[in-house]
Amino acid sequence: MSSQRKIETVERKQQLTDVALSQFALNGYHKTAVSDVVKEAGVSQGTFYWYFRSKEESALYIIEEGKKELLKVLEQGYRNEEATVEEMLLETNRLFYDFFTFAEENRNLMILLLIKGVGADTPIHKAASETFTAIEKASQRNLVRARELNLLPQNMDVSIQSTLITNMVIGTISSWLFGPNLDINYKPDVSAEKMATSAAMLGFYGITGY
Amino acid sequence: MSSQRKIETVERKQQLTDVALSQFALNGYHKTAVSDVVKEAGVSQGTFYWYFRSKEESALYIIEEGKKELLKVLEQGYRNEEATVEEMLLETNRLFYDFFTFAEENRNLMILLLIKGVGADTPIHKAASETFTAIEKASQRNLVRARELNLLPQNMDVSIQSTLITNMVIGTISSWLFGPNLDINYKPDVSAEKMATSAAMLGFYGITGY
Amino acid sequence: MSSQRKIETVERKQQLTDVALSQFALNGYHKTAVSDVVKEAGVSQGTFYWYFRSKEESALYIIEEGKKELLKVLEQGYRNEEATVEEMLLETNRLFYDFFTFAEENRNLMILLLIKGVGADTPIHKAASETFTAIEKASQRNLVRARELNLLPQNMDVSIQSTLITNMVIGTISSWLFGPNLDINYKPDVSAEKMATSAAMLGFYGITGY
Amino acid sequence: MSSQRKIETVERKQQLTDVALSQFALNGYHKTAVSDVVKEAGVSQGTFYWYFRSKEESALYIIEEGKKELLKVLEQGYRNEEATVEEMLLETNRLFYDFFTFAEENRNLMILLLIKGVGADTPIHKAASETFTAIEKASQRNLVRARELNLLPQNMDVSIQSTLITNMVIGTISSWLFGPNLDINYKPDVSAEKMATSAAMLGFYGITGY
DNA sequence: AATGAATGAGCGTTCATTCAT
DNA sequence: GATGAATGAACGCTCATTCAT
Repeated sequence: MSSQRKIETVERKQQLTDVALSQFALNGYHKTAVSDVVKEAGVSQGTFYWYFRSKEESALYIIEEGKKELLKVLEQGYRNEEATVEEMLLETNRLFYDFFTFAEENRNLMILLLIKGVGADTPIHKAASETFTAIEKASQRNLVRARELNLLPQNMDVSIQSTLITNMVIGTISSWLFGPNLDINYKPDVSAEKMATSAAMLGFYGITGY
Repeated sequence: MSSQRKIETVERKQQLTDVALSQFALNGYHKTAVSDVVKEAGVSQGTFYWYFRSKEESALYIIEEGKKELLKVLEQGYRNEEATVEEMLLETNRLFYDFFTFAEENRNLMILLLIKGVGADTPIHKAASETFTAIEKASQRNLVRARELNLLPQNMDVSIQSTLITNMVIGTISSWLFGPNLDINYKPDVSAEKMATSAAMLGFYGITGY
Repeated sequence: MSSQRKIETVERKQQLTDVALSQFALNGYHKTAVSDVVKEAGVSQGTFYWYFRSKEESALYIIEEGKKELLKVLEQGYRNEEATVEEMLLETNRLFYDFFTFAEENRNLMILLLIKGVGADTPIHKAASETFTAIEKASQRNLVRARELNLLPQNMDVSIQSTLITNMVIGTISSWLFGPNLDINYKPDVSAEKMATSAAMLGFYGITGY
Repeated sequence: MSSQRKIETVERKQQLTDVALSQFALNGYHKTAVSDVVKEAGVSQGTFYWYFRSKEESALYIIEEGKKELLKVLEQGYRNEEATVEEMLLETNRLFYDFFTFAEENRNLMILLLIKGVGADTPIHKAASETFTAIEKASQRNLVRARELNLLPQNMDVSIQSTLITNMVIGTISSWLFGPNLDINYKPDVSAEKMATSAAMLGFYGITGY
């Protein structure tokens, strides 16, 4: 019977993190009460505050951890020294595919990052935004390098281009994953692969060059 | 003399709407209390409830009105029967320009629609999403028609394309207008015209075809 | 029946003030919960916050109002231009008598000022202390004037003297009014008059000169 | 080697007592959490409860120990059989001096006894009060004896006199040691000796007989 | 002796909403 | 139309205390 009681510290924190994330994702940060989280986790209110200094800190922790994982995935891409546009397209395709796949496998995190955390308090939505700023920065670096390698036209404005492409991908993830009503229970009707390819193609050749 | 002081019903509702919108935009829906709104408007708590059944209803009203205006602006675009890709690009350019300009002139509305209302309760962010669903639908109609006119490749998936392009534009409006931290006081450093042209170009020809 | 409901704003605030004071006096500031106060007052929790910004503000309000009343009473004393030590003693006697009487008639206030508010948060016990600082200042002014009129020895240190006398009176009020255990329900066994006379005599002539 | 690290039970209890006293003195009994004390002491929450049954018990222990030490110091005074008023004054002077000096050397204890413990729960401030009741009792005994020895007028009310004098000294210690705002960091600007002499003189001869 | 995770009652405060006037 | 006092549920958070290890 005592074995049921004792839980490793790290497990308990993870458990609370998981429950909190799923509730934030389902109902939003503000509508999720700490009392809801602990009720679902089956612990007392005080326990939550043993692991997190505040509700806000728990959200920041979730976002920070998620950001790390997401960036780890994305940093695998664009590593090679491409020599042709086709190679670059292939790399981009892989990067986008990894992104869409990660999003698909981390629905709760993504909806918090993309949507539900956005209406939260400033520190939280700032943390969430930073994730995508990092992505945009990376995208921009890649474009600059590609232009230096003469893989892209010299007259393009890479800053705007990377903004456009990043927002295209991120926004599309939202509507692909959560549907028109941004519903956590929505089921995508297109595969991650198809989405990634379409996004890469559009980014490279536009609607006219399909 | 009282006629000078008398505020018409319609004016009072508009006043409350304006104040509420600016506060929602500044602090978010949840962090804005009805008491804050009426304090700034200089009326009593009860007055708010004379004009709106609830706080939620006031937000829905704001979004509904804003949606109407935005769609009115966007429906001006894509009206002509284009015959060439160049004409179509020009039209798209104008449409995007109208969109970016409207956004620039209605910052409060846009941040509510794009960001601050998103963390709000389900009915509200549903209403906000619908605005962009409408835009995406329109975009899709145009792509279909263009394909029928043989202005675009036949093998493209218009549904995905319109999703990608719409999200590109909408997401870009967010970061262009409110910066990386989604701050209502951020000042865009690129003109609406430049943004619109870049977006249209990218959408038509991709990064390779600049 | 509606007449039972409607209460003038000023009355309600006074009612809450009275209830809060009596509970602070009985149980101390920290041990008194806002919920206790409103329960006794028969109003809802929210009503308390309609009249006071916070629990602390309510205590400060009580102390501030009490301070005003106390100082009003004390400022009646020492007004005349005494010419002899005997007249000065008479005046002091009257002043002390007013002080002891006021204390007797405002037990709740006095225990808050003297004792129960002292363990409260800094702003509150600061406000309470200020009351007695004001009294000590006044006492010192009187001693200075008396010395100038040659009613008192020239070599005395008025600052220390006024500290000693003020503390004698204030401390004595505590133990006289609330007994050795500082109990709000304690009944003094000596009259205010007798206490005042004794204090004045001791202050003027010491234990040897009785 | 472990004997160098081992902390004796008695030491650990003393350490906790010291830390608790300094925190009670600094922040007050109610605002000091057990978690604060153990944090500063570098032990776990549970350890506190190994040495004390409760937080309240720890405060009572501190007060009880302090009371013992204080009374030990004060019981040195008034020991001789004085024959004249001058000798009695000298003894009183020494007693007061010992009191003021003890207070100066035990600031934390005194502020707890005099001020910060007063706002605490009834048992605690009862314990603190008892200290001063003991002092008053002793003072009264001395006055009675002095009157029996014909050193003082026969018509005086020794009960009231001892109350007045005791409160004078105790109250004065507060304001001398902690200033008008009862601040633990206040620095007295008059020596203990000067204060003691002034108090003794005032008690014996009053303001007129300086 | 000592740890530290866990408890749970309780607190101060907020705020959307109601309603008699 | 408008007021503003009143409500009461809910929330985030604290903290003295317990207890298996």
